[in-house]
Formats: sequence, C-alpha cells, structure tokens
Amino acid sequence: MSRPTMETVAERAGVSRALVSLVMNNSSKVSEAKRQAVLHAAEQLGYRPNLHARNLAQARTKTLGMIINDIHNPFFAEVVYGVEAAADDYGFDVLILNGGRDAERERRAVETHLQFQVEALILVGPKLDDDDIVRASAVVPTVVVASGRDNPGADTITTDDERGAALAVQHLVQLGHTDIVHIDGAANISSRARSHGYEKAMRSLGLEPRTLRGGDDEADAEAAIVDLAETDSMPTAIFAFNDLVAAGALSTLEAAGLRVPDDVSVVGYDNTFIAELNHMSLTTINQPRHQMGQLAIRTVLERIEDDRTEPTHIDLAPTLSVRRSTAPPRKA
Amino acid sequence: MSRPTMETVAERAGVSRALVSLVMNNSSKVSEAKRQAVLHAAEQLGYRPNLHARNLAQARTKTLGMIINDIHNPFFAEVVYGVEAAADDYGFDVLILNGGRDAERERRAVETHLQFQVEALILVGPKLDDDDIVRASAVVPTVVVASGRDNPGADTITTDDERGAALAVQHLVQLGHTDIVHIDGAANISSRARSHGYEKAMRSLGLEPRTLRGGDDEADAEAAIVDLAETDSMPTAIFAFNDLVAAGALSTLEAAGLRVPDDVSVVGYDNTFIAELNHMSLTTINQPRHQMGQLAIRTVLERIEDDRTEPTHIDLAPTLSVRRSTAPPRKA
DNA sequence: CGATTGCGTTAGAGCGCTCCAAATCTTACG
DNA sequence: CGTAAGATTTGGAGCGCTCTAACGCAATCG
Repeated sequence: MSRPTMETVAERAGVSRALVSLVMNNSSKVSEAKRQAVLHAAEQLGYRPNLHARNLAQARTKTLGMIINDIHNPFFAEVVYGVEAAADDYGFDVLILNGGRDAERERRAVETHLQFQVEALILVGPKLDDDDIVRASAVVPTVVVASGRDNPGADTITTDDERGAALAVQHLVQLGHTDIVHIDGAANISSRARSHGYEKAMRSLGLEPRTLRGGDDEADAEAAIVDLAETDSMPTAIFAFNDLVAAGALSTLEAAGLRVPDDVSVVGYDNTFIAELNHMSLTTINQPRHQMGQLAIRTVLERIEDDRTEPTHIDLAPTLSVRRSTAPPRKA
Repeated sequence: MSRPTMETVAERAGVSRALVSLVMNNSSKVSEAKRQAVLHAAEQLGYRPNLHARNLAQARTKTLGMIINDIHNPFFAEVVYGVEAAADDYGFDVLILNGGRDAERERRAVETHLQFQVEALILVGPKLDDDDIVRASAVVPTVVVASGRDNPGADTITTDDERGAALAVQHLVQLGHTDIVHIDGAANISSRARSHGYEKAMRSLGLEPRTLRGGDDEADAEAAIVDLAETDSMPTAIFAFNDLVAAGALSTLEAAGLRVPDDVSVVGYDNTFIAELNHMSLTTINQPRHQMGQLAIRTVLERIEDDRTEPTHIDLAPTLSVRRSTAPPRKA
C-alpha cells in the first residue's frame, strides 16, 4: 500500500535514482530514450513525487502561505483569485488557511505556515495586531492586503479609503444632494479613513457633515436609520460604511415607507456581490481586489527573488460604480 | 539567516537531538530539568520544527486536503467552517486549495494535495467528473461534500434535494397556492433531483407541475420570468433552483410591476447569505452545511483511523426557512 | 554487595529527494 | 585509430526529523 518512490521508479526503468530526479524536474540533459523509459515506469507505478522530501532536500519550497480573515467574505475571495493567478505565473503554490475572524486562530495559522516553510506570508485583511505582523515579517517576507498601511516591516497593499469616501460624496453632490449622512463603521479598521474622507469632502464642498455610528452589518444600519426617521431629520442621501450596512439601510428605509432612490439615495462601499444583485443594485465604491492580490504577489516576490529589504506600501485608487440606488433628490 | 534546527537547539541546551525531539512532541519521559533547558533554548533561538522533515520521517502527515469549488461561494464557506472545527478536534491540519470552478484546476489541486501526502481529500462541490474522483479515492480516502451521491469509492455527504424541493412545494401549497412554477438549474448537478422532487410533490398533491429552464444565476431567472409575463401565464408562486435564481426572479418580477409576495411568492434554495439579507428576505431551503463539513471529517477519519473500507453515503434532511418572500396568494 | 530493574538519554539508521563531483559513454577531429 | 570535448549518467552526501535499540546510571532487591 505504501506509495512508490523514486527508487522504485528507477529500478523499474533500469536507471539510477538521480536520473529519475532529472526527468521529474525535466532537465534538458537527459536522453529521450531514458526520459521515456522513466516517464513510462512512473506512469505505470502511479508515482508521485513527495513534496516533503523535495522541500527538505532543496533549500526552498516554492510555496506561499496565505491567511484570509474570513472565508465567508466574498470581498476577500476576489483577492484570493488575484493572488492565485499571479502566483501561478511565477510557479508558486499557495496554501490557504482560514483566519476565521479570530486573531488567535490567525496566530496559529501563521505558525503552521512557518512550519511549512512557506517562502512568504500573504495576510488578507488580518485581525492580527501590529506586533504579530512585525514578528512574522522578521521570519519571512510578509505582505498585508487590505488593511493597516504603514506596518513596519511588512509590505502593504491598500486602497485609499479617504479618496473612496470622497468619490461617494462627489457623486451624490453632483446629483444635487446637499443633505448627506454618513453611517460609519464604528470600530472597523477602515472606518476612520472613510469617515474622515467623507467629512473632508463635505466640508470642501461647503456642506455640513453628519456622521452616525454604524458598524459592519445590517442591524447596525437599522439603528441609525430608525434614529433618523424618529428625529425627523432624514437626509436625501446616505453614504454607508460598506455594502452590508447599505443593504441594511435599504430594507430599513423601505420598512419606514421611504423609497430608494426616489426618497433617499444610498451609496455602499466595497462593491461586493451584494451590490451587484439586481434587486439591490447598489451604487458603491469599488476596490480593485483582483489587482490587489496580484500586486501582493509581485511585492513579495521582489523580496524573495530580488531581495529587496525596505518595505513597500502600495495605495491604489478606488473607483465609483454607479447603479440604481442613487438618483437626484426630489425637488423640495 | 538559515533557520535553527533541532541540532542547533540540542547543542545550545547541551543535550542530544533525540531529546529535543522528545520534548517537541512532549513525551512524558523527559526530566523536567532537561525539558526546561530545551524549551528555553528553543525559545531563544526562535526554533520552529520543520514540518517537511517531520512528515518525511514519520509515516503520516496529520494533514487533510480540501478543495473548494469556488471560494466566492458563501455556501461552501460554511462547510469549510464545519470541516475546520472537526479537523481541529482531531488534531489535523486542513490545507485549502481553490478549485476556481474549473475541473482542470481541481485536477491540479488534487495532484498538489497528493504530493503533499495529505491523508485524505475533502472535495466540496467538486467540478471533477466521476472518473477523476474514483482515481483519487484509489490513492487516498476521499469524501465528496454536497454533490454527486453514490460515487463508487468515495464517501459522500449530501442533502436530500428531492425532499428539499418537496418542502418548498408543501409550504406553498399550505399557504394556498396551486399554480406553482419551478425554474430549474439547467445543467447544474443538483438540478435533476430538485426538479424531480418538485414534480413528484406537485403531482402527489394533485397539482400540475410546470418547469421552466433556468440556470444558476440572476440572468437565467430573468429569461424565464419575462417569458411568463409575456405569455400571460404568471403563476402565484415560483420555486427557484437556488437563491441567486430567486434573487433574479425578485428583481425581474418587480421590474414587471409585480410585487413579492403580494402578487407572486418566491422560494429559493440553499439559504445563502443572499436569502438572509433583509431586503431580499427569501424563503428558502436550508442545508445543514456546518454539519455536513463535520460529518465529512468524521467519515474520512473512520477510514484513516479505523480503516473502514466500504463507502459511506450520508444523506441529510434539509429544512425550510420561512422569510418574507412567501405569503398566501391573492384571493382571485 | 553484585545483580536486576527501569528511567532518562543517546547514537544511528532511514524517510524520499536534490545536487555535486566523478564516472562513463559518445562523438568529432587530427 | 587515439584522444579531447561533450553529453549523459551515477554514486553518495546531506536536508531536519523520528524511531528503535541500546546505553548509562541510580534505585531496588535478595
């Protein structure tokens, strides 16, 4: 039952183990005849190289470790595709571990990856605190995607949240809105930058910002909207921390008898799956997730292959995706 | 820059390599003094065991390989959590590879996992055809989750799609509907069973089934609904192949001036994230995904640890989740 | 007090592979 | 036909770890 090894194949093909190794790594200096013989023997035996043995024998593993904050979140999935596409181009395998929205689990995931001798770590939206990241990046090149820029040691790939928020505001103002409320992300990592961007953009257009405490899910939006409805200070437009909060706004507004976008326009953030659903059709801010994933690989590869040592921080520009949740305000 | 090995630690702690190994595997037969010395040395050096070396030296790897059809799909994410929770209980690491909705990529993923000497394969909603799966299960215990029951060789964890469809029909009939249309999943793997369940349930209740060709995304629903609207044969209820198709139905119905659930009730399938959104609030059929993940691990572990050899097929019962997309039909 | 037990420790082989240096085989050329 | 230059092939060491068998030593025993 035990699997065939190179030795077995060599015997079967009537050559030495070293020659089999050469064939497996398709070296150019093997005669066609022997190559065929080896390939044939391997085929027959169902031989499969043992990666552990290879990784042990070689200095390197050609493997990257990725940790995703939460597999549930489709935002991250897109990043994964970018990472995989790029890694593939460079012949690296990518091992995925699920962080499960839990710093402790992520810490263990880092440990597992390191024990697997990955050549670099790609942290997508990590919950880890800065110290953990610094510690990891001391051992292996590390790139953080979609959160916390300027971490010392690690490279980062982010998008400019302030600018994204400004895009949302500009879009609404262009439609004619002046009374625009922001429901923020409370303690979420990007909340600060987005609120700040919103407020700055409003002020620079001569408008008074109004920020309400929100969060990152539907229920958080509900509280804020109910509040607006009760105090009779419903704005003509709402800019939500993310798409899920925007979705919560949508349903709560509707429940309150208000129509989107006729009575109130709503803008989300992240351009997730949700925003795309026809029934939601959310105007939202898009982050180039696929590209972020690709850049993560490039960045980390510069460290591995070209041994760059100073950290890189790439901050990409978000874009606006207009859908049907925004429209000019009712003429008063 | 090269990492410390057991040898290094042993030297530093003034013991033999074997002793370090014992400490690392916290064996009971090591004196407390030496244990501390070793631990301390390891700590100081930032020692981390090399899993490749360990896996090579041991017969086993205590690692499972999971392949997910599509990281995007939140349906699978829930399964992943179930798998991870159970694997954790038994001390196994789970390596995740993304199938990317592509049989060829999945095939490569299987290969990679096998080269990593995983002790079992967990295929979540695989695109692979039966032959591939048979071939894989000849090499290593394999369990298929959420698709294709009775694959020879592999174990399977499924839910009873026929029964799920019947639940949907029964729910609608109980509300008073008699004119219920099904939009099917076209070539999708579970489409057949769901349609069949729908038709059987309808007939057994004395109703005439009407099945339209659908697919697995919003656009597929649109075509079907437009057709119904144009031929003036709009039913009072629609049972869609999955939640996404149901979402498409929702928006298309609305665009046609029909209200859900007042004019038409809609039932989805899978109880994904989408169905849960307040704004969608889809009545849908739930599959116990977390449990499916857990069972997948249990099943596969029976092969590894208790060396069971005959395939197991577990078929779980789905449940109905009632939300706001269904209501009694208008009185005619 | 020598022999026995048992615990804690260690040497050494071996896991399957790569890689280097050396061995062997071809081919070309004078 | 002999030999140098290439082209192929091979033996062997070594990657970091586990595991078995054996070892040293102190406690125990008759």
